[in-house]
Amino acid sequence: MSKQDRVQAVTRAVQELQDATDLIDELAARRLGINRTDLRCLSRLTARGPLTASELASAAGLTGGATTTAIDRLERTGLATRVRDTADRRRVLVHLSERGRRAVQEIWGPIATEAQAELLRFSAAELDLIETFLRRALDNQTRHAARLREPAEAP
Amino acid sequence: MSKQDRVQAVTRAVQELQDATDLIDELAARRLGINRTDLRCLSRLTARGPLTASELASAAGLTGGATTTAIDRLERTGLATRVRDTADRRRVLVHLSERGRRAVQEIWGPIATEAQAELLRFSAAELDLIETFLRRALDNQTRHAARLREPAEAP
DNA sequence: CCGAATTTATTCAATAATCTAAGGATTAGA
DNA sequence: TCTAATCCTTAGATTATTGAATAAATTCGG
Repeated sequence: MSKQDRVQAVTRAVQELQDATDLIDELAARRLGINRTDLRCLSRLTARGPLTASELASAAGLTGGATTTAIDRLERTGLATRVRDTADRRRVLVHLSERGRRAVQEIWGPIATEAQAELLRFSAAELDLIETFLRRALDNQTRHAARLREPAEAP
Repeated sequence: MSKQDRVQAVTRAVQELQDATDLIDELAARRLGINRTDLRCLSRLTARGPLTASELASAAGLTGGATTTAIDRLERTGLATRVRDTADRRRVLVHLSERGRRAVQEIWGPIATEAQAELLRFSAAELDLIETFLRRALDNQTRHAARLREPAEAP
């Protein structure tokens, strides 16, 4: 098995992993009875704690109006709550509700736990290598994201 | 830096990579003037070659009706074409158009090229380790996807 | 071969989600 | 205080998705 083959194998595995992640998101949304957008909001709130509506909007890539209705839906399903900021009453902080935290835990908890356990099977040096790989991939993507923001060159 | 820290670093990097991938998809769709659904179709067609409408539907996680209109849109923007299957004329094969191939190449080509170059900097043994890591992560996700398909247990 | 059952894709009406633009409330600064 | 800026919400128009009905083509048992 040549090095070129190994590169291809890694590339293919990355692709499959992305597909699997997408599938899990789809199934999770279905399980919770919400749509993908609302799931994304839930995920951002989990990762980054309570956010204002506009922070959530940019974190989830939504416009203001869409964010308002997304929060409405999340409140209606009891997964999140609006908390008026007492210091600046224009602001609305979106908190995960207890039920929201539980739902996230039920769905991603087992995956995270098992992932941790599997990572612990690697040595420290191996983990460093894996992180290096991930960081390089991330840098690559970040660089190209910047490029994609620029206007397309003339044809 | 403890092993536990390293596990966390890897976990965080994975999360960031997923976010970056999502962002690139968003920017790519905007660049092409299409929506995320159509972009997903484009991606599946690139990965798996010409597909029938129903194959594309299941590959992209869409219903039949949604697939028809997605193909309509892709045809209208000139990124894909319908080709009637001569053997079984109920079937419609969806092909990427030349312009579609070029668009995909313009957006993901540079990322893929650079990713390849960076992977080649790793040794064969390192690439094997990286693939092991990715395969384990994939197994983990696949297992939990199966779990998510099952009905929720009684509370 | 014939005709019923199946497969494949499309259409259509209803529903849902999103965007943009305008509005109302609140705060910050001159 | 008055004005401008900020933050969220609302409203109307647009776009996308679903689910069911339809149409066309194929398969297969008799």
